[in-house]
Amino acid sequence: MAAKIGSAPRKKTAKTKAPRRPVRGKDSEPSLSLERIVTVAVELLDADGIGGLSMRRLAESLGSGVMSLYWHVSNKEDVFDLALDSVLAYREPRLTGKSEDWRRDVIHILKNWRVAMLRHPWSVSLLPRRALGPNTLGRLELLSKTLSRAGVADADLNAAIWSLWNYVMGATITRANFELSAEDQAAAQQNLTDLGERYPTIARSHLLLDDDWEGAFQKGLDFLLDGIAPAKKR
Amino acid sequence: MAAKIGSAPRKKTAKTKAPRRPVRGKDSEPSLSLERIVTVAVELLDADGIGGLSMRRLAESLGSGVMSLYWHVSNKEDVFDLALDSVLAYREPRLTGKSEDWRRDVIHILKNWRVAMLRHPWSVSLLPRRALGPNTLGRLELLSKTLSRAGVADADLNAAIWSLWNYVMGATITRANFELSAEDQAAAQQNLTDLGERYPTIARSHLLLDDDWEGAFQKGLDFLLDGIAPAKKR
DNA sequence: CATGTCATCGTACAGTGTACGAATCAATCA
DNA sequence: TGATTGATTCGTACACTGTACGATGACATG
Repeated sequence: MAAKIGSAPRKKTAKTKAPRRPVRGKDSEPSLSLERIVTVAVELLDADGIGGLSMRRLAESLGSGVMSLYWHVSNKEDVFDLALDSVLAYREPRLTGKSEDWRRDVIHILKNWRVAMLRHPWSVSLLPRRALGPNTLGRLELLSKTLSRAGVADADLNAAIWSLWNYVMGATITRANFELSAEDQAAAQQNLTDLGERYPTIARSHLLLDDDWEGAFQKGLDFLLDGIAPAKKR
Repeated sequence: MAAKIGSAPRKKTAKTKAPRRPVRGKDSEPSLSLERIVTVAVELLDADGIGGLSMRRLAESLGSGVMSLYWHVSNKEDVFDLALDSVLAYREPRLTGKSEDWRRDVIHILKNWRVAMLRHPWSVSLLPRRALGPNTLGRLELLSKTLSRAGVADADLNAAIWSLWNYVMGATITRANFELSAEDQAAAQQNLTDLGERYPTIARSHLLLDDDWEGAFQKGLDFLLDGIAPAKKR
């Protein structure tokens, strides 16, 4: 699919030489840097969600003036992009590489992806609408390589990748946003009585009450992989 | 899955009797109503996307004061919920009902769902994080009924529904947000050269340049349905 | 010392959602 | 008729947002 790729030429050339000594006095806060900004941004996002990140709060937490941020970063959007990608870094032991284990590998990759995003629920609502950062691309590359090595026919490769991506994104987004407070849980339960008349099938299957997310994710993934498997070139 | 269900007791009891005559003078704007608010909100969203809807603009377009809206609606969130659900209304000819056509039926339902959302791209970013409105539930019910009638085993029913839901949501979100301006397209193309070194498999398969969204959606759906089909009770 | 680039920051502006309380209206009751 | 009640509208005000612009200082090099 045609897609945005995040490679904005940051701001200026940025550090051409040494990162320049700490500018502030000895005991004061260390000077600003992209890394520090991103780190603190992620902390704020983790703590208070997407609404918890404002440029002012970010600056305050960094002990700097608000507008100072704008030298390192061109936008608030930019902060989001960076925070998102930083959270998607992939550090994992190498995969088996043996092609008969392809299914285990794929499942591992996708579960890890899901877990990484659920650890920072804000990332879930961010990812779909943003450019693909290097870490996202890295994960896609890994998935792609695994499937290819598993023998999925070239003609089906892209379709397989995208359907897995779509599934993981959908499942993760759904999961992250249906996180329930206790009152909501109670309300849903209560509403189920009059719901039963209008939506009998749903009500009967307890579709909305079951909360084995992990198992559901696994099962759906199995369906999908079952469908993809025959697409391997024989 | 445990989930929010949108059934907020609106504001007050609302119209207990007749909807009360138009309050304003003859030539002036008609008085406010939930319907009018939602309609105009959708228009604004269609025109300028999510960022284009502010309470002030909404009020202006309705020819009313800003705070008047808050009598009918408790929140801006509320407006979003209502606009979203209104756009997801399902009007379609009855399905075949014959169980051997279940696959065609399911595909029809899901494609229709996708199209409905893509017609109002803002809805895509809204849906995942909101309560399930009546229209969403209606669509789920329909899907559920179709699968059930097709003979999918009860034990697999929920998993099947959620995996289809996840897939459709993921695919639609991805599609809606990778919509490309011409410059982005060009940029992506250009970046592909140095991309080739870091992400060879992706680069080779043209994963990011292919833009047959329709076909990709179909193919992935086929994978999934192939996987689900054997889950029918034999 | 002068100059130029890097980096920081204060102020100001236009915009946001909405709390609060006052105003207006139609229908109802005395 | 006049008084009362409740439904509906709306103006003002507040706290908050992202960021444009220009001033200010720090440092390295001439």
